[in-house]
Amino acid sequence: MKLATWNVNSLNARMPRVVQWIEEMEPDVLCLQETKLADDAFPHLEFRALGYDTVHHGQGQWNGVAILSRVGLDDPVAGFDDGGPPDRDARLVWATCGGLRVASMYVPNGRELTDDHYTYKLGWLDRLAVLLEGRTPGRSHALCGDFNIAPGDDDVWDLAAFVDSTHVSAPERAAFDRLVGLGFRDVLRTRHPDAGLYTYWDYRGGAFHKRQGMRIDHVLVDGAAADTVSFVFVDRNARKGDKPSDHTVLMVEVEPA
DNA sequence: ATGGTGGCCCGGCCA
Repeated sequence: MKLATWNVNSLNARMPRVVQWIEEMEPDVLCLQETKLADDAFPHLEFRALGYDTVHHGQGQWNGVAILSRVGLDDPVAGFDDGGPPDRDARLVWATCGGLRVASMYVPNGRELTDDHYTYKLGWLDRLAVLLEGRTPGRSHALCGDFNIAPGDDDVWDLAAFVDSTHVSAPERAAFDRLVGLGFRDVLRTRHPDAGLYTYWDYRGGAFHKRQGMRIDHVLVDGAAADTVSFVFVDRNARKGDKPSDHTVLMVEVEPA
């Protein structure tokens, strides 16, 4: 199963490139983040015409997450299905695709270490971890999306540029490591421990061409499926050309187990 | 050099 994740930074702005990418790469499952669409504006029919079932959890002009699947899409769940209050933003959606329980996630950015949004980010990650502690045993899960966390020092182009910044702080990295401690494998880092594999480059200042990126989009796989990962691929081409997202695609080959 | 670019949609906010 080819499983991909892409923060598209507005599906309206990115739809031609998303369709072109799907036709070229033929993923079995594609997780999208930052669709910036209301649910009634999501192009379900256009994706259906390409062979994909879809689930979208949106709120309008900000956030929004989706899963596209051509290997089945069952038991969709929007947000934290934990009995607690609804999340303030549309940042999480689940579906079972070809036997794998898949999450498309858009973790809060955090903005600044002193910002209320940073507190929200850490709380969001804590709530996710608690939810995952109660996940169904014996089933494999894939957490796919924009985590807004660079888990290691090699995951930013220059650590000195991130002093006192979000994405690299100890509490954020502890939240990421907590997921690893729950049995989730960072499949890109596992297969490609080399530095410089980024998934996001700021639009500003020619960051992409200067290789000033960050590895903040991740696919984390648990259970028996984690041992079936046969390739992991950052598609830098999706960041090139006309009207790219500021994130590119991360794709993995994994067999549900 | 707290700039720069591109999304939201038309005045700034957010990434």
